[in-house]
Amino acid sequence: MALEHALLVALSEKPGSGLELTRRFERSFGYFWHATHQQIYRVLGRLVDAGELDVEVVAQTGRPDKKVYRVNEAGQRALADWLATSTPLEPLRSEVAVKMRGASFGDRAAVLAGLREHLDDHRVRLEHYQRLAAAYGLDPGSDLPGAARHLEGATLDQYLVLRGGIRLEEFWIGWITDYLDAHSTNPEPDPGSTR
Amino acid sequence: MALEHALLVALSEKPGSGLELTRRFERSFGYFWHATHQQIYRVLGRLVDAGELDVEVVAQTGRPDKKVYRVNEAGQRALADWLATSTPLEPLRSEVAVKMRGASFGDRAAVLAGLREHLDDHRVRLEHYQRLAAAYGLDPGSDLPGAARHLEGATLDQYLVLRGGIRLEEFWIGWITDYLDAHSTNPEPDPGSTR
DNA sequence: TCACGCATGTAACAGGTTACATGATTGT
DNA sequence: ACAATCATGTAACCTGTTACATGCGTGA
Repeated sequence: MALEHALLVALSEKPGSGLELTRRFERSFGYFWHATHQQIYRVLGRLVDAGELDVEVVAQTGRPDKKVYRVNEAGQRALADWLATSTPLEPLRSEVAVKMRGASFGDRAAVLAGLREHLDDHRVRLEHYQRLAAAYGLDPGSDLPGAARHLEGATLDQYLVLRGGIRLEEFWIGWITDYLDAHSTNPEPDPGSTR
Repeated sequence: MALEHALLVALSEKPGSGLELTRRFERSFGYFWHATHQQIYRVLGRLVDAGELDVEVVAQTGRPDKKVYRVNEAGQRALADWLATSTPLEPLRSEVAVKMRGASFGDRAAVLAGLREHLDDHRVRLEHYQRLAAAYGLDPGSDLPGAARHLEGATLDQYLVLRGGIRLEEFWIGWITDYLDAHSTNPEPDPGSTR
């Protein structure tokens, strides 16, 4: 439903090959839209069939040829149309939440241990994003508006989405910390036989 | 991959029929795991085949019969096993983020209007969750720990997950507000022909 | 009689995941 | 010779979504 559009946005920012796009989806794009290379190749093919992308085969020295994809006018129109449609509230699906809610029907200590790992992962990600944000040349701690006055257009949007990624990590850290705190100040007897 | 487990948790809390579960997934469960009735019926059937649920047909007066599902011992074991496995970082997929990032390749004003609607929806949800949280009998503004001392076990978990739902709505509201602010204090000339 | 709510499903499809496959070049 | 990286894909499968289908009972 929407990898199509994510690819159109990515290729509008800068044309590229399948593998280059895969790399981008592992980095900057990846923190708000995940996709594997298999999926990307498949959808690129579909978009070419639909006439929304042009392909150019580029020969390289010392490497296999690559196909560089570029959004054409039909693609620009399709993207603009989609951008103007309304987005339904995204239904949530969090495995972590299911585990939190179900913890008393299993070994709570194991669930808590898993959450602590998760917490570390999110802290690592947060730091990574904060480094990325710092590269935009403004104080990462400062709040908008004001701080981002010197950015504009697509660059400003990239920065604002990255801020969203940072906020999201902060959300996870806050939530998990809350949960862990509540269960360490409130330890239950007999973990594991609570059912 | 995990509706199975969400159903096992829901049925561990309280046995119920397909339609009752559907209602629960529209309410309390729905804010962290979404599922439609078609999916629920299909998976319930699968869980019965796998021997993890028992079914009891209950006759009702003035209504069609219903099938009440209950987690049996095999189901309890399956759930406990799953709870002890580690959860991979959930890959993110946000259509809204794609639109934010792609706004300069279409009609930015339309994207901003869509975001304002979204913002309202999230505010409504937040209020709804806050009302739910208030029903747990403690000050919704107060922070853990301490406030939730009087809750325990499955009820405490339910409350903590609900707090996560509240935090998540606050995240959305913060992010979208950020984006809107940045683009209203920083309006661009020629919205629509920016490409 | 008609609409609505309860209650349970089937079927077709779209999208995403996992595993496998191929071939070239560069470096050890 | 072997592993690693670049580069592009296919196939099978699982999950989730959308549309459709059925039958009973209640109240207007």
